[in-house]
Formats: sequence, C-alpha cells, structure tokens
Amino acid sequence: MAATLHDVANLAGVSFKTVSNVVNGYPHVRPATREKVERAIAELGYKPNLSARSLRSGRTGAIALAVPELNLSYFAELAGFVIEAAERAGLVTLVEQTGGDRAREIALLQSPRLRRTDGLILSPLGMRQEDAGALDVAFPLVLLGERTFDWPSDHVTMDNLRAARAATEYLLASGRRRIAVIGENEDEVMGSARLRLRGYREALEAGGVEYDERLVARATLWHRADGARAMRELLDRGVAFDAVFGFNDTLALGAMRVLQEAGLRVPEDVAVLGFDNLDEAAYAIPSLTTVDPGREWIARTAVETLLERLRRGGGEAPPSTKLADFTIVARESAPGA
Amino acid sequence: MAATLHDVANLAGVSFKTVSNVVNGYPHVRPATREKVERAIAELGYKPNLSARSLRSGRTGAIALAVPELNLSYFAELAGFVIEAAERAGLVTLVEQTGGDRAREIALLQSPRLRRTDGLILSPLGMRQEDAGALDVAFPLVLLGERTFDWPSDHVTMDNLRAARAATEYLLASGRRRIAVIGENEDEVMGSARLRLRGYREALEAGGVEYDERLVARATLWHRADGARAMRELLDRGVAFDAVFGFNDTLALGAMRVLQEAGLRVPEDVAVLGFDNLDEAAYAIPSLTTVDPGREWIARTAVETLLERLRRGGGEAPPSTKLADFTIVARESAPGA
DNA sequence: CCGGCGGTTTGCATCGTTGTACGATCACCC
DNA sequence: GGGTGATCGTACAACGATGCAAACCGCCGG
Repeated sequence: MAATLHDVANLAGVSFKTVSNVVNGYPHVRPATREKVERAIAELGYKPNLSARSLRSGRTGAIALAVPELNLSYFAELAGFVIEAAERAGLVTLVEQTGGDRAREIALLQSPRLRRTDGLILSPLGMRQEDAGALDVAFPLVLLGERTFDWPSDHVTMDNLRAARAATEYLLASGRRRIAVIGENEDEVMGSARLRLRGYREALEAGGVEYDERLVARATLWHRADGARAMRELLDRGVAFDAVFGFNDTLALGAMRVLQEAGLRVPEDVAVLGFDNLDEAAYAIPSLTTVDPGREWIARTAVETLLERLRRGGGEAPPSTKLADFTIVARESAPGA
Repeated sequence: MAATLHDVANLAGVSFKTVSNVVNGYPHVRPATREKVERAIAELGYKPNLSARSLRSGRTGAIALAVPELNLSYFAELAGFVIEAAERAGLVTLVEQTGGDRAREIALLQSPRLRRTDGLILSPLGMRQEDAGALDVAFPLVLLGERTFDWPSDHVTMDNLRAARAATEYLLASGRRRIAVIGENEDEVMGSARLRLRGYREALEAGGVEYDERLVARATLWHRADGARAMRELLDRGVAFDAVFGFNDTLALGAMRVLQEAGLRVPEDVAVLGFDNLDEAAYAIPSLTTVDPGREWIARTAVETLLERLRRGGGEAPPSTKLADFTIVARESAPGA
C-alpha cells in the first residue's frame, strides 16, 4: 500500500515526526538529516495522506465551484479560468452543476458534499430573494453574477445594467429603432436577465424610443436552442424589428441562425448583438458584436476573494462587491455607428 | 464550529457510537433511539466530517477528471456528463486541466493532488507511447480517447478510424474528390488525429482517389482559431479542394468561417464536415454535418468502469476497452449523396 | 566541572470517524 | 421466577498526520 510517514521514518532511521518536519519545511532540521529523509521519501514514493492532513488541520485544500451547466460555454470558460487560478494557489477545484435549478442550488448550500471543500464559488440562477437565508453558511462563499440577494456576502460580478444600457445605446447609435431582446425571465427578481432588461429599457427611454413588450422574448435557460425558439416566437408574432439584443451570446447565435433561415440578412435587415464574448462569437457568420464581461478577471478575482477569506478565517472583513470592466466588441453582426 | 458525533450524542443522551450507528444505517437500533438521534442531528445540522471518514475508510468519495481544457466545448460537454454520472453514484468530481501538454499529463499522474480522489478519468493528448510507464499508478484509471498506449488499462473510446473513414466515404459518395483535412498532428503517434487521418486515407484509397499531402493541414490544439488558421494556410497554398474534413467541429467551424470570408460558398464550392456533434454544430450557418461520437455514452461508461474497479478493489478483472457507436449527422454544410 | 543555551529531534495527545469485542439489557419461555 | 438467547449500547483501538512541549545534544562561559 501507500507509504506513510512511519515507513519513511523506518527507512531513514529517524522518528516519524522528523519526517513530518522535513515535509512541512520546518527550518531546524540538520541538512544531513533532511537529505537522508528526502532520499527515503523519493525511494518509497511517499505522498502525504491528504485526508489525515485535512482531519488534523481542518483544511481540505479544495474549493467547490457551482455553475448551472458546463454545457453552457460561458460557464465552461469561466470554470476553466477558476480551475486555473485555484491551481496557481495550490488548490484543487470540485465542480458541481445545479442546472440553474432553485431547489438544487439551495440543497447544494446545505449539502454534506461541501464538507470536502474549504469554500464555495456559486453562480446562482434559480434562487430568489426569499431564499437568501440559505446563504447563511458556515464556510466562505463567493457569489458570481448579479447581486440577486439582499444578503451580506462576497460577490464578484459586472455592471449588468450599465453594460446592457451601453449595448442598447450602441444599437440606437447605429440607427436601429425597433430593438428586440431575448432572454427575459420574470422568475428572476434581480438577476442578470432582469438587470439587462432594465438597462435596455433605460437606454430606450433615454433615446426617446418607446418600449414595446411584444419585442421581448422570454428564455429561462440560455442555450442556443432557447435563442432559436425565442426568435421563432418573435417572428411568429409578426411584429417588425431591425435589431436583436441577445442576453448572452448563445441566445444571440441561436437567434441569428433562425433569422438567416427565415431569409433575413444580418446585419442589413436585423442587427444582432450578444453578451459574453465567447470564443465562438468571433467565428460566427457573421461574426457577433457582443459585450465582453471580463470573464477571466471575474474568475481570478473570485478565487482571490475566497482565498482572502480562507486566510483570515472568515468573519473579519466586511463583504465586498467587485465589479469587472466591460467593453463592447464591435463585429459584423452589428456594425458601429 | 461544526457539530461532531459527540455533540449529537450529548444532545441525544446516547453514546457517540450509537449516533454513528444511526448515521450508517446499522440495523440494530431501537426506533425510539433512532428517532431521538435523528432529531438531535437535525437540530444541530450535523454533517459527517468527510476527512475523518476518508481517513478511516480509505475512500474519498471523489473522482478526478483530467481533460485538456474546458474551453474546448467537446471536453466541457464531456465533463458535464461525467459530473452528472458521478453525482448519480454519490461521488463528487474534481476537474483538472492539462492543456494537452505531455509534461503536465505525466506530472498529474504522479501528483499528490490525486490522493484526494479514488480514481482518475484521463483524456490524454500529449503523452506518447514511450510515456506509457507513467500509467502504472496505484489507483483505478480509465483512459478516454484513442488507445494511444500499449499499456493494459481500462479504456473507453470510439472507433476513430472507422468513423473517419465513414465520414470521408460520405463526402466521396456525395461526389467530392479533392478533400482537405484539418487537424493532423505528427506529434501524436496513435492518437485521434493520427487515426482519423488514417481513416481518411483508407477511404481515399478504397475510393480510388489519390492522397495529396498538400491537402493536409496541421493543428495541434483544436480550437476554433486553429481551424481558421489552418484554413488560411490551405487557401494560401493555392491548391484546389471541394471539401474539408475537420477533425473536430471546432476546427471545422473555424475553417468554415474563413471559407466564407474568402467568398467561397458552403456547401456549393466547398463541403464542410466536422467531428463531435457539438451543440453549436446544429446552429452554425450553414448547419454543420458531423460525426456524433456518442459522448454521453462515453462519459457514463467511463464512470461506470471506474466504479466497477473501485468496488472490486482494483486488480481483479482484466482491462477492458469499450467502444461507443458513432453516427454521421447529415446537415447543410455537407449534404448527403 | 557544571549550568545553561541554541539548535535538533522525539513522544504524546489529538483531529472525527468506524470496526471489533464485549458488556448490558430485555423479552420470552419454561 | 430464573435461565436463555437475541438484541442493543458502549469502550477501545485504530486510520495518518500535525502541534506542543519536553528531551537530547554539543558547546560555551562562569
């Protein structure tokens, strides 16, 4: 079986505690002893038993990341960045999928599964204000995405409202007046969908364009198929529009596909604008104009925030909210003014 | 702090071992006692300390999944399925990214990080035959992707050669004769790239079409940008072709984008065929004809195989190789004959 | 020559849990 | 009412590692 401190100690002819000291970099070990121990470690291929170490130290060296689905490119790319940042800090990452489901999100926060980790980065989607109490957990928690809850917790996000407003203003500035949106979700009270819708409305108002709810298409999950379905619904309604703002790139790409199938030209007949700046946005035909939310910064910052809490042992510092910078990446699907 | 068995025992007025018996479903516990204990557990919100449990039992209840990058949709979708299957079995999944890098793949196999898990599902990309010895590890290991190594380990994959041959035959049957391929990688000796190339060549030969290496474009990582770059290279070579077979969908989509930018019509001038059947393949413009490799089946089977080893405690059964069924999904980018 | 003092090394208790062995209890039957 | 067996509860010893504090060593100064 796997070698233990005792085995190494026997081989090196020292006490197991000395081996522990070597492994942990305790400074007062004679160089000769240290070398002897290290040789024994190498010979036996000793690797510390992390369960025992966790039990003793109370730390697991792992963090959990909970996202709706890895099948959504946004979250897959985000997860990639989180894992990378965690690895640089010597932590491993355990990934959970909630499906964006309210009950599963709440259940996860209580789950014994999380005892395997030191903290959680959660990207909630289904939870509502009334569920905020579930965020009262014993471990460090960092929320991603819009501040959905009135609850004092660490939180990394972007300014969805300003970004959506800027995106809409971009379309208005390019001369579009009938701007449809895809991705509305009345179940969310304060989530991204709601805020992006609000940013859209603010921009319309500021631009003197009337809000028309027939231009608003709902989508609870933001898959490509949902964008396609929503666009078909918009076309079926028979209401005219000259631009579409998808609340994420996947929705926008699904919608763009349906537009083109329907014989409409992008961007001549309908401009399309997305949100996320996924890798694939640059390679779509036509390439997709989109909002870049600073995803890598968000991931890195979330891990750093969690680490900060871990180091301080929790309660001390007041909860922080950190905002990523966004930019609008102009491409073919919606050329600038 | 978190409640322990002792705390629960104190509250319930029994010994801590009785609590343990209740938690572990030991049958000989009086219903009244059981209920008393369960009330105490609920009141204190007791959750077992998994580090202690692991230490005692030798099992962690976690598995590791190592893929090149989550940024590659294929692996993101695969990871999603693996996590789902593991969760159904009561396991959590720890995700590692290797970047498809040979050294990192080998290092991971030795890494103490893996002591946190009971087994590993590895999707190797950079390792070579000469590195096969690194697969001699003390924990259950399941390999995904083509059998790159002459080493007896469990292994779940698809028949890359037959699938690539079928895909090429599909293009030949539709009348294409000058078929370019994107994704070749001479660093891989027996990986997917190599096998898909071989399947391509076999199909050409069987169809009486001469192999022309000027139609072969290299790509080591299979990102969209790599497909775009490879297609530019092909166009620069000035050699004529009427079809492109991308060794995965991402490459094919990147290539398709460049083709259209260059004013070539898909599929009229050039047919495009991919491999993976990603979600986005169905929504590209035009929609992408592709090989569906049975990804969900692969993920599910990999987890089941690992579980099987875990239950049997390793060495017993001979290593198995399991092959997923593939199908060719005909769409617009390469209509059938 | 001895006490004291860095610098090294070691022994012991402990983290929370489970398995084993045994002691206690109870119902039941004669 | 006492014996018996089945059933339940409890003490104790691990699992492998770390933190604390004591023991040990050689050396110096008094």
